[in-house]
Amino acid sequence: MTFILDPAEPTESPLLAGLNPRQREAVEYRGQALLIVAGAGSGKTSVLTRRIASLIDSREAWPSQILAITFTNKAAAEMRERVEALLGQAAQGMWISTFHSACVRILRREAEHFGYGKNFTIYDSADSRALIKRIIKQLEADAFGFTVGQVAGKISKLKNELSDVESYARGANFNDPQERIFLDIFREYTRSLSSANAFDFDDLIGQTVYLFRAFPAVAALYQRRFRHILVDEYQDTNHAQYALIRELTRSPQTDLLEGATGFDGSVLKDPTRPLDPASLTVVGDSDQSIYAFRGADIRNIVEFERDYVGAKVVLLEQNYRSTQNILSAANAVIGNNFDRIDKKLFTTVGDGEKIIGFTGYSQHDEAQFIADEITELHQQGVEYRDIAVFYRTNAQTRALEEIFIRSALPYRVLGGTKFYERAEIKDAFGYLIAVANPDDPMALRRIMNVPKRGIGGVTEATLQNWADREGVTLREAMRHADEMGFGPKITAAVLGLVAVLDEVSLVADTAPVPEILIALLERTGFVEALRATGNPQDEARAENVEELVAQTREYRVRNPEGTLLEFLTETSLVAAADELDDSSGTVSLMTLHTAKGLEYEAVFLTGVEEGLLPHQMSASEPGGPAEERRLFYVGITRARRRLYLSLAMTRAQFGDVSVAMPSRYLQEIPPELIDWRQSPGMATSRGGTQPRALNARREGFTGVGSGYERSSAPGATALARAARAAQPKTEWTNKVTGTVRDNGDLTLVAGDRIRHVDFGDGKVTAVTGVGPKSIAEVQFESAGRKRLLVKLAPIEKLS
DNA sequence: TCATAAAACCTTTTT
DNA sequence: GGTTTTATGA
Repeated sequence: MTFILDPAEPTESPLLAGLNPRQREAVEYRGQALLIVAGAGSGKTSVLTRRIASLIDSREAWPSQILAITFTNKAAAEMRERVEALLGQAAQGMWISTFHSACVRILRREAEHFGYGKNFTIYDSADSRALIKRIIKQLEADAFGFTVGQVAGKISKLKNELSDVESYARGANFNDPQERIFLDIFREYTRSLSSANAFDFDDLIGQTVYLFRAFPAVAALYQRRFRHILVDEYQDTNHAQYALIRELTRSPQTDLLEGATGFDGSVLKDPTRPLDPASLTVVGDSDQSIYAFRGADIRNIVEFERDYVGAKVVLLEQNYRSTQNILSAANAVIGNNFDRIDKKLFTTVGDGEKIIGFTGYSQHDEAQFIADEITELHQQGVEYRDIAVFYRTNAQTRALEEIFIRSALPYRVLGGTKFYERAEIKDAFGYLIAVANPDDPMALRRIMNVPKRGIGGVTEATLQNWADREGVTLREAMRHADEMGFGPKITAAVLGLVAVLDEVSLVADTAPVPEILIALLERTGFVEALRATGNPQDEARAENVEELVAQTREYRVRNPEGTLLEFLTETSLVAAADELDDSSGTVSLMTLHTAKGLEYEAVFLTGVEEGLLPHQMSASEPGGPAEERRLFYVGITRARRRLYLSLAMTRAQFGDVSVAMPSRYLQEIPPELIDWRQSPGMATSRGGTQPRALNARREGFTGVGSGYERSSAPGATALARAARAAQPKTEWTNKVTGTVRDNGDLTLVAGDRIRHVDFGDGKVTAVTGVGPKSIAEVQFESAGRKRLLVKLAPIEKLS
């Protein structure tokens, strides 16, 4: 065997500089299909951008022949910047976007092929739900136990599997009234969308696939254009997205392109030359698959080699992000998922700090710890923007925000209650949509009586009936309001509104967005009406609308040619992570789902409790607990140097307090990796000494889990209880995390004196609630008035 | 038709 | 705890 020493070749491309051998291979491999299995923090974004840059740099591809799919718009923008930085020039014509944005772009261009207008509206989840609600009411399906959430979930699921009304009907059992009615709802929903010239989120993907399958000539155009397709976060693609990629990577039927026009408008030359299918690169990590609830199918990545025969697989396991302690914890946790290919992340940067654990008495206590630690970190020189706080559910932000405000910490909540979800903003958008797409009745209904014009439900129903009878749109019916026997005031109101809309519609394709919005607001008196009420909340709403005007102005500056339609598209597809502003000096708060793909110097993973992480709802889902574990894994691996895991012993939900137990996942982390500032074990009962772990857990379950038991079939509760009892006790009696404080049957009445570990001595002023949920209000001598859960607070009664 | 009040429902996670 | 739906009367 000969060893050839390989000194760095002088001619080596700078695009490969600093890459390890695996990464280089992923950049340089050329072939039909490439799967990059990229563990967390293994530099996959770097690999992807360099791969794109190298394709362009070597003249193997024009920028316009590249289609790269990312998970968020922000990731797309970042990738574009990085590619352009590598190439040292703008790479015009690359499509780097999310699945949804790419599909909207294709659909706007091709919608007219199948009966849609290019000015179609995109219904977000709230719009879809509003429509489904209307249909359920109209068909009186609520009597059969149909809820909006169920129906919306089922329709979304079907669409993600590329089912439509017909294909569903084929497999439906018509003897089952439930199924017949669901089919009616589904059919009506589909009909409503198409007559409104609207797509819902799932349609954007599904209808694009349909378009490609039904119109091979259209498909061929895109198959020919995109020669290199790259998909990031492939483990979270659903069946529809998978099918879309399959369609795009088919060999174009070149005979269909004869005489077709290319994207630059020129007639394609030599359309009959056979073309290879586009090359496909996918990047993913099945350990980070966390969107099964949205139809993501892990098989897409697991079976990639079967789907694309001859595919090359490259594994990236070296981690460039985190310390070894953080990685060891992550490896230990994910190792408990058994149906996976074992892979171990490693690093060369050393162990780093220990993970810090903290157990609060309440969620506020937990939040206070986090706030204190952040203050401390900031004093040590960590920027606020390098710190993130993660949680499982959006509801958890409340306690965090309260404490952060009190501690004067600058923070920003990603996702959550979005600006665009505010009623007044949706109203303003209602006007814009009504102008852009006159066929959309949802937008019209939303604004019909905003501001108040005296057009109520009765008037609206009369208009709708007239429209249905005449077979015209609601908008057209409004133009004939004088033929329906309304009073003079209502007639004038309807005609006035529709006149404004019609007039502004004329310039919808050409006028700048801010001008359109301002024209609508002024002519309808929307903002004025808000200001006139004298209600401070309405004043705030008016300011929000003004803020929207400012945003349209910004959009105009960013995008001088941008049309109303493009503005509406952009705003309907913003993701939570898109709101991140890297230059802001604030701590970021977000859900674990939003955190995917991001990284921070210091990460606080909060609410690591049974019922929350894993979430209660996941227990009844197949694969639920494993997916929750991956979610935990994703959270851990976001941290570069500092990781904090925190939980609370009690958590308030729906206004009442319940006992929380440490998450099972905490016990999967080797104890020596965690430095517990206050462990669940340390907080154990001062009042009683009996082993409480099992008792406490059961109480925790019945307390937090009442929702689960209520929704189960009658037999299921007993079964679940038996299953719980059968679990080995040892799983729960871990020295570190297995017990909670328990004051046993301690009862307090007003007037009792108590001593609290943190707050000192105090006097009980009132007791509310019964049994394990009783809460004492205590006036402390120095710490003020507090509300404490009698059963769990670190208190003792003074006699 | 609309304002106020009582009541119900809620909470996984998201493009 | 907070939003949203429904009931009631003006």
